[in-house]
Amino acid sequence: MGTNRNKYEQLADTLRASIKAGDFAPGAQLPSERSLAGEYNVSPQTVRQALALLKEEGLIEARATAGVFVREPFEPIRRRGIQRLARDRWGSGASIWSTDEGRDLVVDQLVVDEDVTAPKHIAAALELQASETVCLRSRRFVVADRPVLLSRSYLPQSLVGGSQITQPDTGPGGTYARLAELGATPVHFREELRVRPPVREEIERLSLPVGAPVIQLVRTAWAGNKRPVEVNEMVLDALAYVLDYEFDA
Amino acid sequence: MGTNRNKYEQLADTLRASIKAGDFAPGAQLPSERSLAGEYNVSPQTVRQALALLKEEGLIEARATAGVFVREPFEPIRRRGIQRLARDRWGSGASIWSTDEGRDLVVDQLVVDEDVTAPKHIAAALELQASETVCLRSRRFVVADRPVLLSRSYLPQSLVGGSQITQPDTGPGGTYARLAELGATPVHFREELRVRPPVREEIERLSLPVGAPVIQLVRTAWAGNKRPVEVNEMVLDALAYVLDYEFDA
DNA sequence: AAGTGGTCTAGACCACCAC
DNA sequence: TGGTGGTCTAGACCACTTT
Repeated sequence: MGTNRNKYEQLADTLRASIKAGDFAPGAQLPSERSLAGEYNVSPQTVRQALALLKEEGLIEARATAGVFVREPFEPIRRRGIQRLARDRWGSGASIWSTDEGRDLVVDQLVVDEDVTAPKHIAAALELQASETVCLRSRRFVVADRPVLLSRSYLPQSLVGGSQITQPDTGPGGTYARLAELGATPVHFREELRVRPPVREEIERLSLPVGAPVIQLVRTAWAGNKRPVEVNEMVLDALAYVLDYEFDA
Repeated sequence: MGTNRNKYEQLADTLRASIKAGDFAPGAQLPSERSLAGEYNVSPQTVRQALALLKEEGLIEARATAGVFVREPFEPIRRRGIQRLARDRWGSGASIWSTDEGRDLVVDQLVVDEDVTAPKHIAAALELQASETVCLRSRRFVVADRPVLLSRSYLPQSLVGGSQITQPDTGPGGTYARLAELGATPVHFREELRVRPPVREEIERLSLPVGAPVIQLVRTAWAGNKRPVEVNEMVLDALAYVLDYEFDA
């Protein structure tokens, strides 16, 4: 120890080292804030500041009224932004989600809404006529009991109405295979990423600790005639992912 | 007001609305934490929790011993991950940085080191022989007086030694144009993104507020013979950027 | 010299969890 | 029923900026 740093940073360093040394196994409970304060001769607020740093790093997790626990190690999910959308993948019946690196990505909280009015920026991106409606597929994805992704896929109702895309199970190859059958094969994509703090709903649905950022990822898909056919707004637990874009010059 | 939310969230909402309504112009100083505590009949700690939320959103900025100020509005920089690397861009002499959307991106703190030992993961990515050294180009980029990006570009010393790449100014078209002249034209790229809390050095060099996340973006460039020729580790102020990847299926 | 944010202290109450 | 994290209070000192 010994530099002129803050107490809470020093305490965070101590606890981090202690956890990484295995003094507290994954899933184990740390001493309470009160007892840490006593043990290290600092005030409870100082302990809280130290723990806040470790929460931001994803190392620990506080469950209200229960205790502070070491999180299970979580290898970030590698999401290959470009290869996953290669036509020969979903064309062959595989889900585009299956390319997320051999993890059990489970769909959760699936809701399909038909004939709904799209938010303005979605309507604009889909180049909808006035009062034209969309089909909205909302999903949550869970990996190893951890919710990691919220997805809201908007498609023009006039295009997908009556097709299997409006069913919970879109069938082999998923939405894109069905779009192809409708003569609207997606051939061009844009993914737009930004990082921001989560809103309340996202904190709850992704079980995010305080201070954890999310990645907002908006994908637009166009068919060959430059017609936009899907806008998918995704929100990712930022610490749970590594995003990967591989391409030729 | 009126719901059963926390005091500090309510106060944050109030202050956010007040700022967005123009009660405090960009650059203006907010009342001190002490006076806010008095004005809203809450304790200083509660004020600090409220202000912490607004800091995370990038709305305000606290300067120690000086005050809390409304940040200048900052339109995120749109960085086109794929188009910026199209060969006809740098081939024609333009910098790949110039595609970052008509902003004055200024290079700052440029340091070139030759014949240095690369970190292990860089050496592995560049497929270096044992004890083979690299040239390291470190830069900081500033937009509108705001530091937004740190970049460390590693290139095999054996490839670039003696070339203009080891000079501060790499000339028209930059590093990639020079690599082309050396017979190592980059033709394939991978960009790998993750979001994490900044380390101390990044907090300082990017003037990051507490709690602000960064994007770590690692680009690897390969020449036609599948030889890796550059690894560029970038660290971005996450709130300052929108990343954009546009591609065909 | 006055005022500031950052840090720190030393308590308190609450709703909830686990026993 | 005891212990917990989350919230809140009401102070304090320090190094530094600003006037």
